[in-house]
Amino acid sequence: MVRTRFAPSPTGYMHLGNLRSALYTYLYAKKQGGQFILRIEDTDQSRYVEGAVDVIYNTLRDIGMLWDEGPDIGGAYGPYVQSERKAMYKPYAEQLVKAGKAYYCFCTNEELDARREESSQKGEVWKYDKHCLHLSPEEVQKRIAAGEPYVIRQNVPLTGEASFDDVLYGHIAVDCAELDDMVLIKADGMPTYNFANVIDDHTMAITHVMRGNEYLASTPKYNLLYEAFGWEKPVYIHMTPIMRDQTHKLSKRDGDAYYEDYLKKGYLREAIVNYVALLGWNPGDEREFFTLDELKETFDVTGMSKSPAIFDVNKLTWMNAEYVRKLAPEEFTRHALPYYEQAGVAGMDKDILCRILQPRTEIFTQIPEVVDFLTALPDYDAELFTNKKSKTDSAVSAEVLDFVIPALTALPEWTEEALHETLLGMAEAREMKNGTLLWPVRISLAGKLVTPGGAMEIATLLGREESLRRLNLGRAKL
RNA sequence: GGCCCCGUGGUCAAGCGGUCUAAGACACCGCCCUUUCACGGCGGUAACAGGAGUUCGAGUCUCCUCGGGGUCACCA
Repeated sequence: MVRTRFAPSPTGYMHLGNLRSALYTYLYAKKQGGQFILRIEDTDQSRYVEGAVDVIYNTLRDIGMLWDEGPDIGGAYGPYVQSERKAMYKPYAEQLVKAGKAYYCFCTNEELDARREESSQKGEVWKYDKHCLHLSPEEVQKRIAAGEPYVIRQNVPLTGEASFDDVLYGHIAVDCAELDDMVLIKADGMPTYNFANVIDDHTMAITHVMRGNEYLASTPKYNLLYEAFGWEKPVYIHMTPIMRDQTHKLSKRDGDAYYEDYLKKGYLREAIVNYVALLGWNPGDEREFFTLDELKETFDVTGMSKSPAIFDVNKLTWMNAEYVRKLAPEEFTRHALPYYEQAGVAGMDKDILCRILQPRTEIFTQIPEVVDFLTALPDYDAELFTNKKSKTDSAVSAEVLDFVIPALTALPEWTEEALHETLLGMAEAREMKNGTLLWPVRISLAGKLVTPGGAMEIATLLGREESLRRLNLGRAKL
């Protein structure tokens, strides 16, 4: 049984990079009928953020990535919150000490700093010097009994090679001489993050460890721990970060690194997930639209990229527009409604709004700006009446409005059909290009060069009174 | 700096020794459609980081150089 885990720190936000890691981790397990476990890594209490765990729950649920075990639903390997596991790490470290694979260290920070400084003076790379490895058991006991603070360090062999095999990157080997004796248990009795990870992954029976690339170089060292315990090693799959550009990761200071940011900007969650899934993975064929279920069927590590991908809002926006266009009209309206309200057009004909807006909306937040002219006629210049392609200028526009206004005033019914028939009928009767007649009408109605929809839709949305008022205003400008 | 990893168009990417005078998508440009804009249709510009090898043959394998990232904490 494949068991993978997503182990975020509760920061209050869901970084897109984390989201993608969670996604791949989830998909990998689900593709193989395995289990996806959620573990909260909150050992750093100083970074505690109120409600942050809920953000994680809500985001995953919102997207549909349901976990099989986790803090809220429990499971056979709990607890699933690291701070609640505190007590279980130290005995493991002590077990290692007994086996000679770890040792107590009494060096103080000051002493370490001094030695570090000294070695950097000499231009050397600092590595813990195993100073306390040679303390006799008696002395260790004496100092512990005396209440002296201590840490427990991993005892890395001086020679030989540590290595592991990554599914994506292949065999990664590091010389043990390069490795530092890392701290396993801190002076406060708490485990270091890396040690806790090894213990948690093993005790939670995680079979496939999927995590960020930044652990690639240190994983051989963790593997030494598995060997020291005699535990079976997990399969490792390291994943690339999402970049802002060639040299920087997507980060919070760019203001666009979080999933929440994109929801606020009017992106659909399905589009975000779809786009993010494709950043660093491809299905091997030319498909690029996937629902979560389709991803579950299709996802495969062989399609994962080894080099980081640069995030391109352009393509996300395009993809979002594709999702928007595929929405059922009711769905489109449901998503657009808050923006209609914001723009003051919520009382207008929703069918027409949907018809003119849906093909033009890339992200929902664009709507208010696009329909602003419906609630307030912009202050516009008569130059707008001149358009070469439509063959209009102020004289032609004046002429057109002079016969359009009376005709529309006389319209018995102010419907789109009636407007359509009347307007185009007049163009035909006068052997005038549709565009020539419609241009001044639309400009008068909208006071804007570019509008969603044409003259008929706008007139219908505006209604008889407002339309005629605007047409007369337009005529007056000429 | 040591060690580890990565390197195909502006971006995402296919390619796993010959079918590469290198696919597809986004963006960009042009044309068509058209009631403005958008949608849609058609077409175009644009890449194997560089150099040595190996081989009959290299984007694909090896090495070096360059570029980029990661990592070297009692942070996670």
